[in-house]
Amino acid sequence: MNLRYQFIGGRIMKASQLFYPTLREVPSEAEIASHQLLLRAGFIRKTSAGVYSYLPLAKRVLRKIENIIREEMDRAGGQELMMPIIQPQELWEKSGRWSVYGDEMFRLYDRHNRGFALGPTHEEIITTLVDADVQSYRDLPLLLYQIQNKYRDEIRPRFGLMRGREFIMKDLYSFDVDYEGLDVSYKKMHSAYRAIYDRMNLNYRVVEADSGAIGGNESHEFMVLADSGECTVIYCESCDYAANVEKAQCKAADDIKSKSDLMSIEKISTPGMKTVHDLVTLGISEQEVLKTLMYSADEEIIAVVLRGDRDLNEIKLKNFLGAEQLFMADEASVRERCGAGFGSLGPVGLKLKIYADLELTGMRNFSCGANEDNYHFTHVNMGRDFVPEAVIDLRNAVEGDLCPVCSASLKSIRGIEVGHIFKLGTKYSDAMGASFINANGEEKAMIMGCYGIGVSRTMAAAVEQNNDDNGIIWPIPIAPYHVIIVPVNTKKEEQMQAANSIYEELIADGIEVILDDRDERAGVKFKDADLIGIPIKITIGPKSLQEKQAEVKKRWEGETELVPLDQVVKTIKGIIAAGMKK
RNA sequence: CGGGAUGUAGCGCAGCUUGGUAGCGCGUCUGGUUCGGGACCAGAAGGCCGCAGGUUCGAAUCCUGUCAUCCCGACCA
Repeated sequence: MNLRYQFIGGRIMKASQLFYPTLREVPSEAEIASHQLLLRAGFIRKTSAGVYSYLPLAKRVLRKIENIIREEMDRAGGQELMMPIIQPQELWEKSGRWSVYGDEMFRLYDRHNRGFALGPTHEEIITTLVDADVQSYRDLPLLLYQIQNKYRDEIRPRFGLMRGREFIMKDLYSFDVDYEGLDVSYKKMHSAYRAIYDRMNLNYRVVEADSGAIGGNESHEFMVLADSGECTVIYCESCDYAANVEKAQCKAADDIKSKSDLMSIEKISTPGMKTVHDLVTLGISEQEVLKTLMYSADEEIIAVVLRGDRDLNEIKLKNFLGAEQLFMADEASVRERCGAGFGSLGPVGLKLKIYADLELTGMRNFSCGANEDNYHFTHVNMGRDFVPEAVIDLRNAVEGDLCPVCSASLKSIRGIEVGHIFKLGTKYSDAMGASFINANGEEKAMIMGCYGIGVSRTMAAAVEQNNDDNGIIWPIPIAPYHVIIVPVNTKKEEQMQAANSIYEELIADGIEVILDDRDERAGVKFKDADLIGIPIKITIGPKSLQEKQAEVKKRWEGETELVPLDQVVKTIKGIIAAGMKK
C-alpha cells in the first residue's frame, strides 16, 4: 500500500514550533471525555457556546476524515461542490420552512432588511440549483455533495463538538428519475457510509431511524457506540435488527397475556395520590397501573393510555396520527374536559378519542385515575370499561423486549449519531419546482434523497470511543500524525542525531511524524505525546541507543518494542499499514 | 424557555458570611542546578475581581439590573 496516501498540509512537524497548547488541568466547563481531551490536548478552543476554533492538530484530523469521506463519495459517483452558508429568506419561504424551522435557525438581515438564514441544511439551495440547470432525464441521476459549515441555534449546545451551534457536515443530495433510481442511490450511499466508518476504524452500528421532520419514508442512522452517546440504540444479538429507540418497534407480547378472570370495576379513595408511584404504596405494582396522558394533537385533545411503567414514544404517536403539532395538553383544559387534574385521569367514561398502547391487550384488572380528584378505579378492563379509538404500538422499546424480527430478547446501548441517510421523495422537488422531462416527454418531479455526516462530531465521537486515562488514542487512519519521536534528552547530540535521521527517513517515506525537539524533561514529552494521542511513539534514549536500538510503543498497547535503528522505519511502516486496514 | 450553579491572572481555585486598595497551585519569563513518565532553587511579569448602576469615606465583598458560561429539565402527570 502507498503510505504517501494524502498530503494534508502543514510542513511544521517539530514540536517546538507546532501550535498545540496542552493543558495540565481539565477546564471546568468540559463534562465528557472528548470535550475535555480535545481542549486539554490543544485541538480546540471555545469561541462562544457551541462554537469552536479548530487548532492545527484538529484541522489535520478533520482533513483526514473529510478525505476519507470524499474518496468514498466520489467512488459512489458523487461530485463535490460548495454552496453558500448565507441563504435568502425567500428560498426558505418557498419550501415553507422559514416558519417551520423556528428558533433553531440563525437569521440575519442585510442593510436593506432582507432576511437570510445561516444554513442549517441545504435542501432549498441545492434543489433550486438543480432545478435551474437540469431539465432532462438524460442528466439524471445526479449525486452532489459538499463539506460545509452548518448552523443550528441549538436550545442547549453541549458536550463540546457533540452538539454545537456551528459544525462541519458533509451533505450529499441525490436526484433520480424514479423511486427505483432512488433505491439505487440510497444503497450506494448506505454502502459508502459503511466503507467510511470501516476505514476510520470506528465501532459503529447502522440502525433504522425515524425520518422525522425532514420527511420521507426510509432512513438509517450510523451510530458510533459510546456510553456518552445521546441516542439509545435497541438491537438484537440474534439477528441484524437494530433501531433508534425512537423507531424501535414493540411486539404485541401474546405470551404475557394475563389469565386472571375479569373482576368488577371498583372505585377507591386515593387522597393526594397523583403519580403511578404513589399507587405502589397501596400494593399495586407499576405494571398493574394504566397511565393516562393527555395530548393536544393539532388542537384536538386526545388521551393516550399505556402501562404505568412505560414511556410514551411521541414520535410513534405523531406518526400514527399524522399530526403536524403534538404536545401535552395543559392542565386547565384537561380539567375542563375531564373533570379532574393530572394524576387522577383515566380512560373510563372519557369523551375523548383514546389511543391505547398495544401492550394493554395483555393486561387485565388494572388501576387508573377515575377522572375525579382523589379517586382511582381498580379492576378496569379495556373493551369492557372503555373502548379505545385504536390500539397501536406507542411505547418506547426497552432492553428485554422481544425482537420484532426474530423474537429474541432485545438489548440497548448508547450511540452517537454520526451519519444519517434519508429517502426524501418529492417533498423538496415539489416545493421548489425541481422537475425534468422524462423519455415520454412528460414533466416529472425529481426523486430526492439526502445523506449527512457530522464531520466535526465524528472527530469527537472517535475520541469518545478511543481514549484512556492518559489521553486520546487516535485510530491510525484519522490520527493528526502517525508517529512522534521523543529524544529523551535533546542536549545529547547522539540522541538528536539518531532522532533526526529517523525523522528524515520517515518524512521521505510519506509518514507524518512529529519530532519532539523541545528542551523539556522526558516526562513532559511523554505525557504530551500520550495526551495528544499520536498512535506510535519512538523513544530515543541512552539505554537503548547504546545497543543501537530505538523503543517503539503503540499508544493502544502497554509494551515497548526494542527495534534496531536501521529497522525502525520498516517496523513503523508495518504498523501503519496494519492500522490503516484494520 | 423553566430550574440550579458559576463568572477573581492563560488553566484550576481561595477570598465574599463580618466592606479597608487581591491571593494560592499550575503554566509563562530570567538565572542556576537537574534530566527516562507533568523536577528543584532563586527571582519576575501578569488581574477595570464579567459588565452597568446603586449604597458607602471606602465595594471582589452589600443591593439592583444586565450579560456570559456550565449542568438538569422542557411537558410520562
